[in-house]
Amino acid sequence: MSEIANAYQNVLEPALIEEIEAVAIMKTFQAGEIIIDIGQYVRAMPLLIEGAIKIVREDIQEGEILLYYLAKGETCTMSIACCVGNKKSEIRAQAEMKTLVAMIPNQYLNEWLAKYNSWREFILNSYSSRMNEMLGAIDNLAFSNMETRIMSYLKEKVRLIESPILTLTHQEIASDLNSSRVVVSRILKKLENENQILLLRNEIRILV
Amino acid sequence: MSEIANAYQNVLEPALIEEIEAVAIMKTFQAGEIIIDIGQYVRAMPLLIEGAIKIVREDIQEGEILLYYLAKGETCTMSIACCVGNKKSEIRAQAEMKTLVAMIPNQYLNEWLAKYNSWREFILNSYSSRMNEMLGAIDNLAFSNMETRIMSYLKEKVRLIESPILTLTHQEIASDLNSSRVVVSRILKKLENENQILLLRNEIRILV
DNA sequence: GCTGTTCTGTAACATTTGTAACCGAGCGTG
DNA sequence: CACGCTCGGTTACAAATGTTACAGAACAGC
Repeated sequence: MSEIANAYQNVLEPALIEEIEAVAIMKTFQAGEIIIDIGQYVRAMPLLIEGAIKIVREDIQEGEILLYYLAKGETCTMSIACCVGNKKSEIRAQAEMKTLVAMIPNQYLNEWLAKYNSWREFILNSYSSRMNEMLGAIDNLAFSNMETRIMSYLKEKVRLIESPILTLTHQEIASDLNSSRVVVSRILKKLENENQILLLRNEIRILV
Repeated sequence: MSEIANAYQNVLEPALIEEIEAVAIMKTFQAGEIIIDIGQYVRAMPLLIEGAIKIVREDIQEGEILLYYLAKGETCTMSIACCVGNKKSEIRAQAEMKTLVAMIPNQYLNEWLAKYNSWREFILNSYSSRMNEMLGAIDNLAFSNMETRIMSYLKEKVRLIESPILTLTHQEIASDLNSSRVVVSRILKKLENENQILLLRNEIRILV
């Protein structure tokens, strides 16, 4: 069975999967590679087959903030809007690990909406999920202090990579949360003293 | 010409507008009335004909934050996701002024996606707009200080009601931005000293 | 080993935002 | 007018977050 069928057979109907297989361009990205950058025109919509993609918003000056992650079987709904409207991307999509995506040329998006019920459901559900993730980001920013934000961030990573041992630096956390390294270190130390995490060089273990 | 046709003839095709007129339930809401509340099931999708709707996110404890406004010719995409998935609303929609909406029972959403190209475009464009407004909200929260947030808030209101004279209290601003009245008063006073605004009781005039 | 670099810990301080308390101005009502 | 109420101004203080600076530990490469 193809990788596409494997990742999407539960949500998309067989006839559509065949069409996808016929037109999709498979692409592999290494960890850290930028898939779509802010300001770029988006001419294809990515279906994630394997790996994870980090969606980031950047400030005009400097500073950026993590919005959410995409995992297997998901798509970047931002890019749909861009494809259809032929607009520039408002966000950056970056491979979090080695990632395989099926790029769908944008003329099919609309065509399939008319043709396949499972495609309509998939697109609407994707939008719904992404909206909810944006709401989660807003909740964190508006209602949580740094300690809570850091802890949510760490737990989200644990969920994503399916391991409580995270390989990252304090600076990376600070960047993702648009804060500063010192602040992050200070709070991480506090969390370690409360036995919620364990700090090592380039590594954080989540104990709770 | 019907109110629906008047508000939507530029974006939706005539046959679809006829269908909408046949099935829509027209509803009027007074300023301040809650159209959809958090946790409610959403069984119809609102098309805004006249007025403005305020979309708000609420914290589990206390505190809320304004996400964006809907104006004439727009729809709440959150509710689409809810209708299709038969889920509870994640946000509160409240009439900002006297507001007229056409409520579309949810079975038509999907049906029209298959049938009308203009409906597909309308829905996708709505999602795109709402996503961008959410991004705007995130930008403000993540990258701006209170002064900037207050100024953006005021200018957004000016744009919405099409007048530089705003009738609101400091407390209302504080609530919309999830801050406190004292903080807002302090910053408003500073803005007044800089001749950016003029403060009166229950009224703020934007000078820039 | 030695050396330069990266990562982390920590202190001291500045800035921003939030909180509590109080007072007076304006406004409506009887 | 007297009363109660809402709204806004202000002060003093507390808490959270950001900034600057420096030092040592861990590591990589030679």
